[in-house]
Amino acid sequence: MAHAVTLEALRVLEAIEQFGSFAAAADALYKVPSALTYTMKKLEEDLGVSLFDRSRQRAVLTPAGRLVLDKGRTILDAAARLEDSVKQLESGWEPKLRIARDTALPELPLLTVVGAFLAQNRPVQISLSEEAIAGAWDALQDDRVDLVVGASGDLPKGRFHTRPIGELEFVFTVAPTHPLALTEGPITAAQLREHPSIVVADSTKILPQRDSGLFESRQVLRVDNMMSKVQALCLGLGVGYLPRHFVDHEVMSGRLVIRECELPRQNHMSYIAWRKDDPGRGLSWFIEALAAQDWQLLKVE
Amino acid sequence: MAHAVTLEALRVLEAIEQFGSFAAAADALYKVPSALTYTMKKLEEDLGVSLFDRSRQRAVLTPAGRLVLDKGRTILDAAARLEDSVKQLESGWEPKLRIARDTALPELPLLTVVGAFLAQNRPVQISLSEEAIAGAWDALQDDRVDLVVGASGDLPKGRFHTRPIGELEFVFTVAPTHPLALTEGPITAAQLREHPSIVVADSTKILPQRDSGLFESRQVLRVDNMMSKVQALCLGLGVGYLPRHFVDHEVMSGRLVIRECELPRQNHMSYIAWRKDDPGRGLSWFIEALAAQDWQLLKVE
DNA sequence: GTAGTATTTCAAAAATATTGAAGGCCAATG
DNA sequence: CATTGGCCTTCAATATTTTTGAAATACTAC
Repeated sequence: MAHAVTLEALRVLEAIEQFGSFAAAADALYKVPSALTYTMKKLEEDLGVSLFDRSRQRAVLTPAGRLVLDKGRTILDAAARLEDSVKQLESGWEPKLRIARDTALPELPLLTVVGAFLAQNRPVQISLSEEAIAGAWDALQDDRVDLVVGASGDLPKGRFHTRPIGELEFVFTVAPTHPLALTEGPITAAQLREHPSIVVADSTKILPQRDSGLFESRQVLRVDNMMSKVQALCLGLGVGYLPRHFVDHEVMSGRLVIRECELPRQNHMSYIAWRKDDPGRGLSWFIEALAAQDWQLLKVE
Repeated sequence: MAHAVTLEALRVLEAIEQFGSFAAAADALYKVPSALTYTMKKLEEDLGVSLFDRSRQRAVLTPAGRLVLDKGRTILDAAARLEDSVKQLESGWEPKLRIARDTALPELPLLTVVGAFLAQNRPVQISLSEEAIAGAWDALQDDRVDLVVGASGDLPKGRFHTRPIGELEFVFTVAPTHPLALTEGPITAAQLREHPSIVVADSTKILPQRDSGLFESRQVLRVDNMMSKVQALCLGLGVGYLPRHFVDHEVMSGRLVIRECELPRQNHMSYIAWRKDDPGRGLSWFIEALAAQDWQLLKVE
């Protein structure tokens, strides 16, 4: 047969894996188990590989099956998005709009805007997610989200549109109980090396960590979002820079103190960014609304 | 119907566009025209959009049709790659291996290695392409190629493996007939502004050209590969930096001369790079062979 | 061992796709 | 402006593919 794979077969495969058995998947798909047997058998024949290990009762994926499933999922996703963009073409409203917020930005302003959008009762399904550092760009790149809030300026503008929303200001904080809270004067690089630091790690690139020489010998605790970092700092697990807007409340309540540090952290510009496809009416609305929103950052111009 | 699109339907759509008519596509697919009518009609119904404008004799794509075709193509590509990777899983040899060479690198060493590979008669189909600047990373990113030769170091290492192959050295060249060929001493920034420069542009990002202040007022001729740049330089259309290995031959034959320039161009490290999937035997072979090859660059340690 | 669950096999039934003939429509041509 | 030929659709008949349900087989857990 010329072309083996079929979206239908991929869907069946996915359902089997998701529900754990032919029988359960058949239920979920409103079919009879033997129909799934048939579909999978056909896929296996056409592909010339066996997808399931049937040596025991419960069929379990072979490596080939896993491969087909993994790659198949992205195909199914793409197919679903195709259908969505056709719908968008008709009404102008995209059926789904996926928004990611960088973890360094406050959640409230975004939720406010989302609230205003929801109140309009548009036929658009909003989903929100949180990303750390370059994760946001990756998500945009991979078409896992449509709009990013808080992307930082240092990456691939090539195929995205961006719009600045303000400048992030970082302040160095420690818990009041932390040894460094009691020292005099600005904290030196030498002092820093004595204490663990808390950093928000980019979830996509955990492995190749080329730490800058300065911090080489330092203990580093990696967390995957800013709220965890705030918690860790408050508990005195380590020290680190936080966006200004995260700090105020904690300083008020005495859970953190601000110190000056010899190694300053540059402010950086925050952007909203979206792909250069043609935007649906929902995306356009959000771009305007988000750009007009007060993000509690240093004002852009 | 729950799910409208079908790979089969997308293939038919693609064939119709490719061959220009239902009739021609039917021939190509060894079917009868009415079969295509049926398939397309079904797709249109399920999608709830009309894909063709049938007001005149020859059916022509509507905007929706164009959309479905465009997005559909990438889905078909992905499906084809899925089948390929299944084949790879069996033999270890990937059925296709797509290699891109950055235009700044010489072609000969690559061809030598490819020759050696072809001589082994493996079941791997090699295709070569040429990319400029960041184009290579994009191609890797988008899964349009599997291996890049000559990627420069300044981009997203996150999800790729890399291996240095040498350092590119740039020299400033002009045609002997060019006014700047006759001046004394190093060429100054002021002199540079007087003459057009030839640059190799990144094909993916042609639009947002934020030229560095220094060259602001300068005429710039953009070409899309290094050989064109060499030609343009030889013809005296402008001035510019070239990788050393391109220059030697032209200097010998008197078509170019090397000058010193006040604005030096940094050397940069060249890499081979590939995606972090698990590599087939072909890719692995190429990685080793290419790393061992003499690229006529400054040696990497 | 037995009950319960899971998968496959098989033949029959249902659904879907393909075919070829007929018909309409357009555009080019004389 | 009538004719010819190409192109697409419609429709009923036919062929193919998919689904079904019942029976058979096998594994697991009790």
